[in-house]
Amino acid sequence: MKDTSHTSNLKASANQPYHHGNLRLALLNASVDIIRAQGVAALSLRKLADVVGVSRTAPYHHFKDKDALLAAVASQGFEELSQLLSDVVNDDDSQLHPKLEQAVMGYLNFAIQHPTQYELMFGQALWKDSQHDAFRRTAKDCFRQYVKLFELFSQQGLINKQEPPLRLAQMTWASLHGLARLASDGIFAKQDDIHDIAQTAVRHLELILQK
Amino acid sequence: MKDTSHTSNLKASANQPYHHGNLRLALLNASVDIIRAQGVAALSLRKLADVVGVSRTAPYHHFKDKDALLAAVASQGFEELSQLLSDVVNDDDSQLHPKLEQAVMGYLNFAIQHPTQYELMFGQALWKDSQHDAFRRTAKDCFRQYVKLFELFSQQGLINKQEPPLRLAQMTWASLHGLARLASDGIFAKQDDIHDIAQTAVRHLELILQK
DNA sequence: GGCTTTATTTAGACAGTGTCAAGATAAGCC
DNA sequence: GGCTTATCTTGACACTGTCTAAATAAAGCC
Repeated sequence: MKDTSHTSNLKASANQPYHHGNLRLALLNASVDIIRAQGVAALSLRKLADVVGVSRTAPYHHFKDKDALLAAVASQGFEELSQLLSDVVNDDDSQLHPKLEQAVMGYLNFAIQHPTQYELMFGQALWKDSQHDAFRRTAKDCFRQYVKLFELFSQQGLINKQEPPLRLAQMTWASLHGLARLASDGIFAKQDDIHDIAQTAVRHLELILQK
Repeated sequence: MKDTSHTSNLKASANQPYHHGNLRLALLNASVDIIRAQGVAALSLRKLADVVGVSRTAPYHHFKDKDALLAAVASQGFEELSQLLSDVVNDDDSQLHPKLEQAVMGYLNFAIQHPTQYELMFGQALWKDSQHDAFRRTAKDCFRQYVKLFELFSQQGLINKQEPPLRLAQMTWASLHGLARLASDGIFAKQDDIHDIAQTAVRHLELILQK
């Protein structure tokens, strides 16, 4: 029985064929694993190559440099988050207000469960210079899902017409992001507090909407 | 005329005495300069030692390791932010609502002017493990200044009594922090947008308070 | 089949990093 | 003076990202 599990801390067996088959994907998966388990600082290309069972410089034929690999890992995170949000938005069975709470809590959970990847996704390393186009697109797509939620609110007349849905989405996303970071970076440590603060925020937000 | 400016990119002159005099402070100042100008990744202890005009390992007699130096740089940032906030809180000439806006905008400006230091101050590198006691204390003192603002609001009866001032401070600080990060990390790029989003947030917050 | 072209993967090398151990130097105190 | 302590230095080690040039396998074409 072959082990095809995504998470595997075993070094790849020694006598692999010269061509790996799908090295790019293997590198990416292993990187996600390492970063989630030990943080970005713990990821070295050499150890990564060793884990995948390939030589030091092999990764450079699939990723321009370390930054490009990190961008790919961050993209993977945004895709997962996108999926999560669009699932909520497109769930026909749920009302609008529950949707908001679902989205917020789902987002928070992702940040708390994968703090190191979340830090990578939003860190200056990838955002300061205007490289990594593909990465930026995935990130933007993710935010787009979140905006959709507020467009739904707007269509139902739940938002003051003078307040553009985009602005409101930006503002609330900033709040959500701030809480997510404080929680996932270990600054707000107590899980109960975090949940409570999130509830307070959602409650106040709904208060604004109903006005 | 002696050059005593804090910011100096010149290498210290060669024939210094064996004992530096105040190496710890010199290292700290130079580190702040480098981090603010080029980011945390650009700070290497060896280059730093070179800039200050001292041997590679000299810094280790003043800072346990690189992390300890980074913690000191982050602490310096929190002290600056604390000063800024307490100036606003203790300004007897200003009314409460202007105080809030002053604090928010001052906080935001700090984050935008010193994005790399801000990232260091709130990053996982210093917060994940429970080391760096002194650093954590300074950070806590800073947040304490912010809470004071909401205690003032509470004393004036501007806050719903069921809402503890601390909770409200935590929630709004999370929002502020989120916006500060999105702005300083280069995710919200347009300066005008940022200002506008901040205004929207403050406006909604005051709306909550007046209720 | 054999040949060429292309995609992958490799070893070798280099400059740069954090930090440990042992020794050198200066200052403070008696 | 001499002793103790704080401060700084040189040497060394393992580790990093990444460049260059070479080796290997696969794919396309005859």
